[in-house]
Amino acid sequence: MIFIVRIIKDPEERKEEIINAAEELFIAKGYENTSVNDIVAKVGVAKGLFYYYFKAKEEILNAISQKYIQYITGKIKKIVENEEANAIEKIHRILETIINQFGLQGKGIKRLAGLFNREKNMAIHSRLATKMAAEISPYFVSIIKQGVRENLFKTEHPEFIADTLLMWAVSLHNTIKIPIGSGSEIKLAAQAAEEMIERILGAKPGSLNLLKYFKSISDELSSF
Amino acid sequence: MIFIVRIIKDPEERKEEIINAAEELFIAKGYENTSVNDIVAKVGVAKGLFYYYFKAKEEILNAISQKYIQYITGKIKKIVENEEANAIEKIHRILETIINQFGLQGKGIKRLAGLFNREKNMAIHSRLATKMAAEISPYFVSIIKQGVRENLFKTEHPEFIADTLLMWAVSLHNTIKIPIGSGSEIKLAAQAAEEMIERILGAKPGSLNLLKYFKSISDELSSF
Amino acid sequence: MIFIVRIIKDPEERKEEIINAAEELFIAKGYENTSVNDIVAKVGVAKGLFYYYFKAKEEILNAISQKYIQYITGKIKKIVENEEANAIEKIHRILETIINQFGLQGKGIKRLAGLFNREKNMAIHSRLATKMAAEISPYFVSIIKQGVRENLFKTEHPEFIADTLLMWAVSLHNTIKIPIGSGSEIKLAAQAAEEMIERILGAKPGSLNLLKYFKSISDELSSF
Amino acid sequence: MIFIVRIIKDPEERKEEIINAAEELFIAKGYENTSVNDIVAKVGVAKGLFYYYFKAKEEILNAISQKYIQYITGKIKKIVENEEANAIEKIHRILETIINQFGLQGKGIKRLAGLFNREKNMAIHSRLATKMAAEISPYFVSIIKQGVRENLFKTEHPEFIADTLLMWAVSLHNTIKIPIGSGSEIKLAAQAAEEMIERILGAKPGSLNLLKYFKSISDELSSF
DNA sequence: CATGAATGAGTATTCATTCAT
DNA sequence: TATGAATGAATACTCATTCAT
Repeated sequence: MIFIVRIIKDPEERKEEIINAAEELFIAKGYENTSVNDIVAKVGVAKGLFYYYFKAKEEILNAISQKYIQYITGKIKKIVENEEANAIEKIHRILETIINQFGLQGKGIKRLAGLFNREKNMAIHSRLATKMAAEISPYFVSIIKQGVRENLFKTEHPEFIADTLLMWAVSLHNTIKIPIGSGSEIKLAAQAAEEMIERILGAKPGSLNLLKYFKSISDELSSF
Repeated sequence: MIFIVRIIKDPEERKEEIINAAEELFIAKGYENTSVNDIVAKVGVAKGLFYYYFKAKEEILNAISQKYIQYITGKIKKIVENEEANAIEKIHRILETIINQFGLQGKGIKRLAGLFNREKNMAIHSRLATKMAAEISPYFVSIIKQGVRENLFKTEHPEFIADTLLMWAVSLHNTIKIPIGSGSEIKLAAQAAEEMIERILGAKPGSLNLLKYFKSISDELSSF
Repeated sequence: MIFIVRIIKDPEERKEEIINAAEELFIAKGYENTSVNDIVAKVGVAKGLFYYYFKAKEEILNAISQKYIQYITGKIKKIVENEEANAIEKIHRILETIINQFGLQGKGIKRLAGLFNREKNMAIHSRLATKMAAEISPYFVSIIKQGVRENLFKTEHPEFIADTLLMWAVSLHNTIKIPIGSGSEIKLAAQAAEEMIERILGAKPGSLNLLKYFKSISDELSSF
Repeated sequence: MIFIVRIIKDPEERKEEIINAAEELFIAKGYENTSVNDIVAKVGVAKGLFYYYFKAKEEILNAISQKYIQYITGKIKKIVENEEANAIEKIHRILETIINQFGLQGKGIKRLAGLFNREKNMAIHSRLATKMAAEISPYFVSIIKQGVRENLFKTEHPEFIADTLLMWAVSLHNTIKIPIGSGSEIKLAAQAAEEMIERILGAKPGSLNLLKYFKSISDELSSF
C-alpha cells in the first residue's frame, strides 16, 4: 500500500518556493540548461504545479528579476530621497547597503553575482542589468546633481555620467580580470577605480574615499 | 541514369564558406536559433560535411571570433608599434581604422554590430568582447603609457584605465540610450563622452578632440 | 479580515449554467479545444465543482445532446401525433418548426449549426446526429406511411427512405457546396433537392412544394 | 558490448513503411490516440526519423489521404473516360472495381472502412470524404449526363444528384443501422437502396440491377 | 572530401482528474 | 455545495551529433 501525500501550501509560499528553487538552479547551471523538470524535482512537486503558478518558463525569470530590482531600488530610493546627507555620504550609504544588507534570504551579493556570472546567463544578465540600470539611473543622476550643487562634483553631463558609471558597475564582473590573490593587487585596482570615478565625477582626488567599500566587495566576491 | 554532382572544393575555401554562412545566420537569427541544418542548407552541402570541418556547432563560434580579433588586433598592432605619432594621434588613427577600414567583406562595422546587438547573441558577445579586450588591452596600455611620457595624459594606473575604456566601448551599444534623432542630442552625448574620456586619462580638456569620430560612428550605427 | 463570497445555487440551476457555458465554448472553439478550465472560468466557479456535477468532461456532451434531442423530438412528436393534416402538410409543419421555433435560448438554428459546423466537432456531430436520427426516424416513418395511405407517396420501404432522408438532411451542411451568392443558384439547388425528395418519396412532381422552406433555411445559414 | 545496428533504407521505402505503420495505428486506435511515439516504435526507428520525413504529425494524414484518393480516382477516371459502355454498365464497372480490386496492399475495403469507422477519426473522415467527393464528383456527373443522353436516366440536375449520391455513399457506414444477421434483411435494404437510386436518377425500376453489388459489399463489411 | 539517413535524449506545455479543506 | 491547490501522464517537436556508404 502506498500513501501519496498531497501537501497543500499557501500559494504565496509555494510560489516563492518555486522561484527560489529556480533561481538556485539558474545560478548553478544556467537558465537554458535548467529544465522545468529540474525545478519541480527540486521543489518536490508535480510538473503541472509549475504551470499552475507560471504561464511559461520564461515568466519565472521576470519574477526573479523583479525581486532583485524592487529590493535594490527600494533601498536606493530611500537613501536618495530621505536622508540628510551630502552626495558623497549618500554614495557611501548606497555602497554599504549593497554590501551589508543586500542579503536577500541571507545569501548576499553572491547570489546575484552567481546569477550573472555564467556565460550561459548572459541573456538574463543583459535584460536584468538594463532594467535595473533604467530604474536606478534617475537616483544616480539626482545624487550627482546634488554633488554638483554642493561643489563636491563638477560636470555638466550628469545623465551621461550616471549611465556610464552604472554600465561600468554592471559589467565589472564581466570583463575585468577579477583580482584574485595578493591583497596589494586588490588595493591597487581599488585605488585605480577610485581615481577614475573621482575624475569622472570631477571630484577632488581622495575626496570620495571609496577604498574600504571596494575591499568589502572584493572579499565577498573572491570567496567564491 | 541519374548524375549526382558532387562539388569538391579546396578545404580552406569550404571552411570559409561555412563560416561566412554561419556568421550571416547568427547575425540574422541569433546563435541559438540557428541550427546546423540552417547552415548547411545555406551553403548547399550535406550535414556530415559540417562535422568534418568543425567538431561541434560551438567551434564555429570561435572561428568567427578569431576572424574578427585577428583582423582588428592586426590593424591596431601596426598602428601602435610602427607609427611615428604621439598618443593622441595614435588614438585618432585607431578610430579611423575602425570606422573606415573595418569593412570585412565590404559590410563594415554594421556586421560586427549586428552580431553583437541582439539579446540572443549575448553569450557570443560576451565571449568575443572578453577575448578582444584581452588582445587589445596591451596596445591600449602602451598608448596610454606613451601619452603619460609625452605629458598628454596623467595617470598611474594605465592598465586599469585601458580595461575600463575598452569595457566601456564594448558595452556602449548595449546599455546606452542610442541617441537617435536630433543632431544636438548626439553632439551633447559626444561632448559628454569626450569629457569623460579626457578626465579618465587625465588629459587636458579638449585636447583629445574626438568629436568627429564619434559623429562618424553615430552616423553608421543610426543608419541601421 | 477577508470575506470570501461563496454563492450557493440550486443544483439544477448550476448544472444548467455549466451546460450552457460549455455549449457556447464548444460552438466557439470546438470540443477538443475547450478545456474544463475554460468552462469553469466562464461560469465563475471552481474546478472541483465541475466534477461534482459531471463525472467527466465527456459527460457534458451527452447532456448537451440530450437537450437538443428532447426539444426537437418533442416538437416533432406533437406534430406527427396530434395534428389533423395530411403527410405533406405535416412535413411543412415540421420544417416551419425547425425554422421558426427552433430558437433555443433565442439563438435559433445558428446555434445548432455552429455546434456542428466545425471540423473539430465532427465527433460530437456524428454522435448527436446518430442519436437524433434514431429518435426522429420513427416519426418520419409514420409520416411516410400516412402519405402512402393517402396516395401522396408511393414506396414499399418507408423505413429505409426515412433514414436516407434524415442522413441526407443531417449531412447537408457538411458536404454540399453551400450556395452562396446568386439567388438563382440557391433556387436551382432547391429545385433539385425538391425533385430528388419527391422522387425518393414517390410523390407527384411539384406536389411537395418545399421551395419556400429551403429558402428560409438558406437565408438563415448564409447570414453567418 | 552492444552493437547498435543502423539500418539505412531507401527513402521512398522508409517513407512508405512509416505511412503504413501510421495508417494501421490510426485504424486501430484513431488518429488522436496514436502518438508519434507509437508510430516510430512500430516501425522500429528513432523519433527523429519521423520528423525527417514528415514536418508534422498531421502531414502523414495527407499522405494517407492522397494515397487512397489517387488510387480510387485513377480507377474511376479510366472507366469513365476510356470504356465503351453505357452509363449503367459503367456504374457496374465502378462498383466492381471498388469491391474486387480496391485491395490496396491486399487489405481491401476493410482498411478504408476501418479508417473511417471510429468516431475518433471523424475529423479525418470528413476531410477525406470531402476531398474524395470533390475528385470523384465530375466523373459521376459525366456518367449521369451520359445516362440522360442514352435515355437511361432522366434529370435536369446531374451535379446535384451526383453530390447527393456521393454524400450518401460516403456516410452509409456512419448512420445506417448496418443490417447484420438475416439475409432477408440485407436483401430488403438492398432493394430499397436500389429503388431509391433508380428514382433519384429517374431510371426505370429494375434497370440498374445493383443488388448483386450491394450484397458483396455487405458481405465484406459484415465480416468485421 | 562528401553525402544524408538515422539517432535519441531532451524540452516545454497541456489538461482531465483528484482531494484535502 | 464549493474551493482551488496538486497531480502526472501524455504529447508533439527539435537538433546536435553519428556513421555507413
